[in-house]
Amino acid sequence: MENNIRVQRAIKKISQDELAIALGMSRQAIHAIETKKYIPSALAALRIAHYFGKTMEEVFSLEEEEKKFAAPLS
Amino acid sequence: MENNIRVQRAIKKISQDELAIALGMSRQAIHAIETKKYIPSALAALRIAHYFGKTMEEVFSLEEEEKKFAAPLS
DNA sequence: GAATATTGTACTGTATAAATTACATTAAGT
DNA sequence: ACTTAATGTAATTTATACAGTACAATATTC
Repeated sequence: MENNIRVQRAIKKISQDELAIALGMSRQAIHAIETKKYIPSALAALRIAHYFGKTMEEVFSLEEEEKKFAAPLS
Repeated sequence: MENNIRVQRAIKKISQDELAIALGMSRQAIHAIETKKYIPSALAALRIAHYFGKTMEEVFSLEEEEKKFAAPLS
């Protein structure tokens, strides 16, 4: 899972700490998600994306290796 | 987190088992996510949505109570 | 209504998301 | 250079996502 949380934060000029507080989660969780230390829950990911007024796909995307189980052709 | 996986499955006429196999996960996981027994990881959720050719938001959505940490007005 | 497919449920085990606390490093501002 | 804010990192703990196995309860089809 890739993400551009850092870019979104930069646009909004908000720190990891401020984002964490705004979303009711820990700064370390934001940091870990942002640096891809781990994959967030769908709830955390949706909240992060919506905080920035973006869709999930605008903030998070699958890496190539994670696309091995893709949509069927038909 | 709400979801309409069951509807998407019905449209594609695919069983929990078939979906699970197609996505490389267990049928119980599909069942648990579908019946909101637990919230999936962002990776699992994205894969499920994309399997149906849908965006994350078209398949998963926040419940009212989960929107307390929403996007700021500005 | 019997056979089969599908879904629900329960249990155990493992991996990991996330909180908490604490401290170290880097960046920014004065 | 000093101070303060921001970020990185590490350790511990708790909660939970998910796999695996097994079996029960519904649907579906013949």
